[in-house]
Amino acid sequence: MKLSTKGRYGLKAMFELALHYGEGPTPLKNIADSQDISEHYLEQLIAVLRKSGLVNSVRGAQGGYLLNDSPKNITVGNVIRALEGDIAPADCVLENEEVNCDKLNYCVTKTIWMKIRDSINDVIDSITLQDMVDEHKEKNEGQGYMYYI
Amino acid sequence: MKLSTKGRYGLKAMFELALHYGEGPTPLKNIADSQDISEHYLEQLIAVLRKSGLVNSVRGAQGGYLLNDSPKNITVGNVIRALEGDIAPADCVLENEEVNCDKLNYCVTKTIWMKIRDSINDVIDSITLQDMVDEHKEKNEGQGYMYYI
DNA sequence: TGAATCCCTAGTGTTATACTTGGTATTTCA
DNA sequence: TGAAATACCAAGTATAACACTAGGGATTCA
Repeated sequence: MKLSTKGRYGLKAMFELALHYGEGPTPLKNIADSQDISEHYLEQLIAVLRKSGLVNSVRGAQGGYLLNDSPKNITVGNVIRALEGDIAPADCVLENEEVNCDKLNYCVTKTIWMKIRDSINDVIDSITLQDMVDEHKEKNEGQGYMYYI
Repeated sequence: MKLSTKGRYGLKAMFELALHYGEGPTPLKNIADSQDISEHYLEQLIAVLRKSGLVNSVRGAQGGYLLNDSPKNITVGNVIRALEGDIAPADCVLENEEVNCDKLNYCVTKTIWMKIRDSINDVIDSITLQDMVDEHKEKNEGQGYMYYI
């Protein structure tokens, strides 16, 4: 039941972009350095985020990546689903492709997988990147430490 | 974010034992047939459940497995944790061995992983094997079909 | 023109998963 | 008493996913 690094790194990267929202493009190298992620690997993840429309890119020197929308309008669920696909603890409760695993019997484990799936989705759909930025600023204020030196 | 077959098959097996609670030992073959699981593979999973004290075994002909406690007292969480270990979407929020991934910064993704972890645990700790049995009987009643022919 | 950046494709070592294979030990029952 | 039914144990294996690395091409700015 682990999230892979795709989802975890991807969310860190999106958080980083949210911190700099409105300041022009952020180069990948900065994100990778700040969050301590391999640049080349992150490149592959952010390519997925770009193709799914969550971020835009600007090529060339002084280029980089930026959020395609306000952090208020992007949820953790948007990011994780883009990178990991639909969240479900078992294939039989994948949102689009629900399978009838058991024709004769009503399957009681399926009920449980649905409840787990829904509880996870409730969490990730209720948190926006802006929430993360707000929390970060709150916790780090008054420490004489600026995140983005 | 998938549960492995360990947790999924293991829960199915425990449900099967709960259905037959109080009726003496159920042989592995019956469980494997009912739930359509490889017998030899299930053997390995149930060995873990036995070592963790959730089931007992009776050897020899007419032997099999039985729950070590009433289905009312065994939760889905007990079963899944025995087979998969503590549930957490990222290692940094594993219950026993929480790691400080980021010394300088307050890590906002960690907050999210904790919320996901807690929501999953809430679900699996709130459902007992008896709940599953009750739901199964409710849904299958009046269908002229008995599960345990 | 050259440095900084994004973009793309392919390869690779490691690990976990989901089994299979092939036995041994114990108990019941005919 | 012997055969069948069961639990118990240890090892091997094919596949796939993960988490990268490597190497280069395209674009833009100064």
